[in-house]
Amino acid sequence: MVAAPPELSASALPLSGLLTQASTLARAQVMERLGQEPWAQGGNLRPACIGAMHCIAAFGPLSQRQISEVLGLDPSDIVTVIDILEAHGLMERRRDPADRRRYSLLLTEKGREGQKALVRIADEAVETILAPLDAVEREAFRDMLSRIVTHHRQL
Amino acid sequence: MVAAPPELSASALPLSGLLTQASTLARAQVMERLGQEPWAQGGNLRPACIGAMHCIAAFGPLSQRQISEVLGLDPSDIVTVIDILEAHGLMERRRDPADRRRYSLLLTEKGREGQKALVRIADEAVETILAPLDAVEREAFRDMLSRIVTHHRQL
DNA sequence: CCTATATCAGATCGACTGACATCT
DNA sequence: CAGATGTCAGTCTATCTGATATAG
Repeated sequence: MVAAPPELSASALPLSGLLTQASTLARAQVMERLGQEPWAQGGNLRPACIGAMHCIAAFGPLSQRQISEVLGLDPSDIVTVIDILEAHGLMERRRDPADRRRYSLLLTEKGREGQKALVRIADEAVETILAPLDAVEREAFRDMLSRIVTHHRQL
Repeated sequence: MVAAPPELSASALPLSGLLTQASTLARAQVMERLGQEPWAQGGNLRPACIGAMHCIAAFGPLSQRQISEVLGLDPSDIVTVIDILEAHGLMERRRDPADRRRYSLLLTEKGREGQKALVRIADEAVETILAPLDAVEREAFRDMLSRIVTHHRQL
């Protein structure tokens, strides 16, 4: 016996590390479920794709710039995200007639169907990740996390 | 005016994305402060270095394998972390006489001093990140996050 | 012989930067 | 002209895999 077997005292770990691991876990949960969807097979769907789909479903047609702002991702990375969704026939790029620099992104027929599956996937992933929390805590956790992110974005 | 300017409804975003952004924010806060420390200048100190220092300070001499388990990082990545800390003269690799495969990692004189600065850096970073939460919420958030990570590690 | 520890090389992926063409 | 939008190339970092040498 060398040193006391350090019983995973994660409560003493730096917050940065805990957040990184939680984000890795969440990503893995989403990716695993995306990989099991038969209609999404062979695709390159990522968590950000679900976010983009959700944006359009919730706000109606948006530009890529607007999606990047809502999701908090770099505009250059949104290009790939929309490419993937378009390759799956879930989303469509139309030029905005009022401002022809922008796209007016909207869901296809298949996109509106697929969105239901994506919501289910996201919900299942969240349920797995937040398993050790009760219903009240889950709500509180999500709220706090949301406040943290939005707070640091107004700079 | 094209579409309703979607006022950052981060509460509607996938949890995965929120966690990723929070972890990015936390990492940036720590890195920024590490870069300002004069004694750590030119080094490659990362958040994981603080975690490793904290482990040794809290549990006494450990092996790299043990640190990887506590921090939840891959053993192969710990090599670089300890390399950096050794280059800064903060930590020392000694062979464990009882099992010469292992190292018995311990803090140097300078390491015990520097550890205080690292704790301060981590605390300041946490304070900045959790700014929108009150004291009770911060405690709760940390506790929930800790439970989430530990829960998914026992598999 | 099989396992554990530490190490290294490389693959992969996400976040970010800078340059550019197009359009307002 | 300046500024906004989308696109592309490339960098940087973190994470993970596989192979190897050494020790139990």
